[in-house]
Amino acid sequence: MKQTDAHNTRHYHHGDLYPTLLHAATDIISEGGSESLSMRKLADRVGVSRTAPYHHFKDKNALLCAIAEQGFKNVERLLEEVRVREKTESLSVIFTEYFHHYIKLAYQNREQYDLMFGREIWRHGSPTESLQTISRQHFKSWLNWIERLSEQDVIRTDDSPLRTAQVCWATLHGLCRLLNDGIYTEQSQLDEIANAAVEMMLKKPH
Amino acid sequence: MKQTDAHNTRHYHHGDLYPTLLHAATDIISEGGSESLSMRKLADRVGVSRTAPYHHFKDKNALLCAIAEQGFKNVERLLEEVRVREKTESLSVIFTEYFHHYIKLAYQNREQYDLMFGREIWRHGSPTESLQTISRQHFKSWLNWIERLSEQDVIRTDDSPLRTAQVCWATLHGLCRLLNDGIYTEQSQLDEIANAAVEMMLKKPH
DNA sequence: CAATCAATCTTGACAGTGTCAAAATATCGT
DNA sequence: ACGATATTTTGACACTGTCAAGATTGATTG
Repeated sequence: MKQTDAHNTRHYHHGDLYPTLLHAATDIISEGGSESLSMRKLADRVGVSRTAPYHHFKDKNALLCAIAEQGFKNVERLLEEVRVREKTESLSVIFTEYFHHYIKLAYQNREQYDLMFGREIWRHGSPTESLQTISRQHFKSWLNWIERLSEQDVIRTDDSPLRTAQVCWATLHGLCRLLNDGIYTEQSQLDEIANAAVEMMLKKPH
Repeated sequence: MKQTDAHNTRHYHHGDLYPTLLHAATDIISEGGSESLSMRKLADRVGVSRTAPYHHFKDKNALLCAIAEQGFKNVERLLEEVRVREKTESLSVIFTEYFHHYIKLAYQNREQYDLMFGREIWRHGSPTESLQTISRQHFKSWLNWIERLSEQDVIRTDDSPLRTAQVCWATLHGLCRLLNDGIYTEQSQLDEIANAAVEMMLKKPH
């Protein structure tokens, strides 16, 4: 399933190093985080020499950006699913479930998630041009959805949609880190906490 | 002012290395983050040999924990201030202002803040015993305050105080990361966003 | 089909990292 | 004054990212 379309990225000496590296790197990171990923070990595991990856990724930073991009594609897919269900189901239910899905996705790929939003890339590294675009794009999608939600009076919104989107996202993001880093809570409380957060935002007849 | 009480920690060859190291390390980190802090450069800057710090901090990890601890003492002080003002001023005003103060503090010491709650220590490193206690202690203080706030009907709370505390803190924390990492927003919007977040939590006659 | 060229990969090298073991030094209590 | 103990240093090891230069391969063109 991965080898079948092996020639849309051209195959080189090794086969197709680029996707192989990306995949292996994602694996390594999911186990021990980005600091456990060494360019040399990566090359080793894939079976090439230490500096071979540098012909496909300018930097370690560039490699990390590529991994983060994949993550953004995943969460974007989550929002697309929302848009589909939106036509037939209750908005508040979808909203609630999106929260749960998002948090679960973040938890199952926590290292990748940290890469997407963490300081390593955004503050100390330098985010790739393409990472910047996909990240902005995703926020736009989110903003759009929040706008639809407030138009339909589903969520509390005493402010501009932009502010609401920022605050809601901050809450969601904060929850993810809370759970991902295991601070102040455990994963068993996940569902309850997510529900409590949603309740705080929903404009329901309480 | 630092040398005056130089003998509560005994003075050694160098003078008092422990606080000197701690201070210098905090400085270095505040500029370039924890990954820019090298034990060797630190030792160099302070004027001792590479491995001297290892007699005061078991690890680089232990050093980072010590820095994080200082951060917790700072935020704890913020909550103490709240307890004082509580007797004379409006709770909702204090709550709002606490949000702004906390965010500002986090922003002004962002690297330290990341250390306090980030994966580096909590997930990949191993938090010191004393760091764990002070961190738990701080959440207890926060929880206490949230309890008082919901008893006085200041904030929305459809759930147990614990859940409310977790969600509110997640929101606050999420905002900090949002601003610290410069994702999806800029620092100029800080005040507005913080206000929007508070509004979402307050149970005011809207 | 052969020769050139560019893409891909490897080897060697350098400066930097955390940290351990053992040796050296200074300070303190007696 | 002396010996014990706390403090610091030197040496060493196995890592790390990444650059420059050379080697190899696959594709392209004459």
